[in-house]
Amino acid sequence: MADQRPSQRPSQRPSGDAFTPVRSVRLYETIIEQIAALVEGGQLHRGDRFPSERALQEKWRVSRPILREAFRALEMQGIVESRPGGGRYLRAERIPHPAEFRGLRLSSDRETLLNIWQAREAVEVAAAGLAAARASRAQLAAIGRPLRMLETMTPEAYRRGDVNHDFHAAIARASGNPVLEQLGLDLLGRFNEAGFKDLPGPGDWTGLQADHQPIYDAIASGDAKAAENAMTTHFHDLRERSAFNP
Amino acid sequence: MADQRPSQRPSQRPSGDAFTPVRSVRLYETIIEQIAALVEGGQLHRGDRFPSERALQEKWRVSRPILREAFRALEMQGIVESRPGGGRYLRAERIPHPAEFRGLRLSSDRETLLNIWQAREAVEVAAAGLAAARASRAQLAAIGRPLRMLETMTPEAYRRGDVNHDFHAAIARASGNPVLEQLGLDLLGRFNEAGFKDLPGPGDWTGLQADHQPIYDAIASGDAKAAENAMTTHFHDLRERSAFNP
DNA sequence: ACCGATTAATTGGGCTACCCAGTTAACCTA
DNA sequence: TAGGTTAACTGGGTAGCCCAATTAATCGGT
Repeated sequence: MADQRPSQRPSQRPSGDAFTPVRSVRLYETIIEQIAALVEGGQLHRGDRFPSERALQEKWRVSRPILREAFRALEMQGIVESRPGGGRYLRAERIPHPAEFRGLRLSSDRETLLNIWQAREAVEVAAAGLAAARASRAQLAAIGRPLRMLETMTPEAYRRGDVNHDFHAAIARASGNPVLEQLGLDLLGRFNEAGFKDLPGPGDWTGLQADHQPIYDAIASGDAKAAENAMTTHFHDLRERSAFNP
Repeated sequence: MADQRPSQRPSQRPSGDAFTPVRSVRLYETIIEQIAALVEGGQLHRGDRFPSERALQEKWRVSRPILREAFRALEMQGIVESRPGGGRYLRAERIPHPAEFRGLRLSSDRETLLNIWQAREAVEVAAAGLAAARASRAQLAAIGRPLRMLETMTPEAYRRGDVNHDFHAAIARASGNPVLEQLGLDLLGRFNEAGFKDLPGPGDWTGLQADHQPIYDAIASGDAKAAENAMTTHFHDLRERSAFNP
């Protein structure tokens, strides 16, 4: 057990020369990598039981609290299950954890609504451009689905903008950039929570398709620039014909 | 606040009758709930700083390791940012953590770095455009300060990209859109965390000014379109002359 | 009065050593 | 051999300590 590992691991070169990244890798992250390697390396299969904390502690030379931090993070992601007294197990399939953070909602005024709208435009325009460049056939279909849904739908079937949400979410996903995707989803959710009732009035869902269709077409054609323009137009138009415009 | 909480919380009814769910609530989960309540209760807003570990430990009567478990889980979900020595912060929007399990495989650093870069471009280009339209004199000065700093600075004084950070942060702020501002700051932080060592090599800080100057000029001139273009060029150039370009 | 450098307090990162209760497996007896 | 008892093991949780990075306060120089 005793080795010459310094009791305190240097977090990084002690601010030696410039240009060295500030970032100090947390230990629990490296442990997660170890665990990932364990799984991907085929040494641990679904449903299998992990070695005990004490064993891993000795194997990877970290303290138990650190191990727990790593496992907790994976537990929250539904990858690992901890059975007190019975060991830890690799889940067969991911199960969303109950304690997962529910989206933080906060009522917003008109002004923040507009701010969110601008942020959405920035993110989603970029997403549209990327989607045009690299959307798969399946992703393209996912974008088109909400549109066809609009055609064959009665007004009352259009409830609370789900189709609108699906459309934008599909584009965000098709961007192939998880960061952009998450950002877009968050902003979209925040916008809806803040209340988009001030936006296009009921019955305007026909105009919705008129707005969305060109975006889809541009993405389908693979023209990134056109997709960006279409999305930009969408945001501008909707803002001007809405009540939350000052 | 002081209550008679037993030093060891009973994990569940001592296996009383059957059919009672075995699952015992872990302490870190309750802590997450507390944090959620803190946020939803409006006592903590996006971008705000959390109380220190020691303070929360006393407030919620749990040990520090438990607090860390909770925060780590949230950190992995992209909700919280931890700055060693500087406190913990509530992120504006979720930003996926690189070490997050994506179907049992974590994404490569290079890839997430590029993803964050794209997101930054989207956000900061928009911020630059808005800044050109509505930056105050003081805000404009704040943008120019890092530039003048570069002129009178020796290479070794340029440590850890602080001037770069200040420049982009100032623009984000000058956008007048708090949502966009927080987003930009978060992404910038995440980008630095992910390690920008793959970016411009040493000695490139001269080029940094060459890149930043036109952005400042465009903003100062009040030309939104020019500002957007300058910022776009900045991101594209830096990406292409960097090693993290595929 | 103002600004820069130095010092002191604070904060997160990490470790060791404990105690507790549920689980599991070995063992011992009838 | 079946059944109960016990001992070892495992995760849950705490307390106290040290370190390095950050931040705030303080002090000296101009």
